[in-house]
Amino acid sequence: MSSTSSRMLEVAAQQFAEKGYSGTSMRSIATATGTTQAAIYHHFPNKEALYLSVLSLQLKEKTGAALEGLDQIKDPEQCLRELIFRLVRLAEEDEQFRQLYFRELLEGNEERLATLAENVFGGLLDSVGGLLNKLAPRFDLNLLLLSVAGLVCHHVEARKISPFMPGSEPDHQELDTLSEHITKLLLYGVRGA
Amino acid sequence: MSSTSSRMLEVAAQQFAEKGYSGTSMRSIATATGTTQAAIYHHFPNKEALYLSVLSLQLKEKTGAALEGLDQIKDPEQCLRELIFRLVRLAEEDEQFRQLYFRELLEGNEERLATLAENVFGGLLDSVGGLLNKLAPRFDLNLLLLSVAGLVCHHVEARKISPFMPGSEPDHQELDTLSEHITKLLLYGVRGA
DNA sequence: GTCTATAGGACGATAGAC
DNA sequence: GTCTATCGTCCTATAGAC
Repeated sequence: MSSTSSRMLEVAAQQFAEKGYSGTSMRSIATATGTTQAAIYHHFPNKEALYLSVLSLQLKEKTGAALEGLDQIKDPEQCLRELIFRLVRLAEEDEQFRQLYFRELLEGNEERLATLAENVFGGLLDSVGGLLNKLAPRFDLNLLLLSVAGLVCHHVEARKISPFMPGSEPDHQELDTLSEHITKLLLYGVRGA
Repeated sequence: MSSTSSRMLEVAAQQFAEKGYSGTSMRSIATATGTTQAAIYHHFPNKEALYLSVLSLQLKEKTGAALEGLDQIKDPEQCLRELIFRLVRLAEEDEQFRQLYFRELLEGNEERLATLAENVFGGLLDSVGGLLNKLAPRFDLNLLLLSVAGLVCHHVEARKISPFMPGSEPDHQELDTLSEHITKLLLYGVRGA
């Protein structure tokens, strides 16, 4: 894998995440990579193949590494808190992953959704499935995973609009505030701690 | 408002929601409306204005009407359950609203996000803010609203991928299953009822 | 209010020199 | 492996007849 195609993949990931597939042109990817549009076709057969390469690179096993060693925390509540804090960090740091996930949810065909489900949620199941099962034996594991993913990704993405909500407060932007809120909600429900 | 421009707005909403702004062309809107591309410019000055018209029509006060009379349910737990069931129905029935919301979250500029926050979450605050405040006094109201919106919209949208998740079950597609899951999670947290 | 026609530009993709 | 040049297609938007 040449260094050029890696840079193309990085730039493409950034633009696809920000502007979507249709909103991103081969020309703009080339310009931002510092080359010409035709050069991309030496490394990738066409636009769709480039996008699929971006996807398989971005959606693959992001979660596993970041969540290792979680089972060494003995207290289950502390363990969930640590899990949520790490997932919120992950969702914030990897803006491309988060946005590509949302975009695939909206526009992905069956095949792409299948690989997404396998890579993202299969990986999550491996790393935190056991923990969640022990912590929440009364809940369906898949639905609970989707709840956690939805809470984390939506809260992080919704930081863009929370300043415009009536009664907004500045600490709604802070990741620790969001993590603490999600943890408390998951642990005790609306009644609070 | 002529009937033609109404049909244009309907068709445009459907296509913008499904394919996004860049993925939707004036030609395809015109064809699906049963007219020609140039005719749209008699009713809307340009593509962006058409999109903004779609937005202000789709994002405005969807929630208020559907959630009226909720405060007449005396038992707070039953009230939350009814709220979630109605929101899940709303999110499922109004696919365009749900998808346009996600797309605006990804691509909206500050001005558009501001009007979205005002219309969607302002409306939600009016209709269910009091209820949530009584039910969950320990929680920040804005964060809780974002949690509920994230849970509901993500669960409904994620029905597309749940069949591909390992250990998937057919009833994960059913709205009542999703509503019950979200309600239980919100009421009692991961420990369950 | 809708049509045909077209301007003017951006797009994806290819050809061929270097 | 990257370039220039170009093809054919699609796009937004406008002009003008009816």
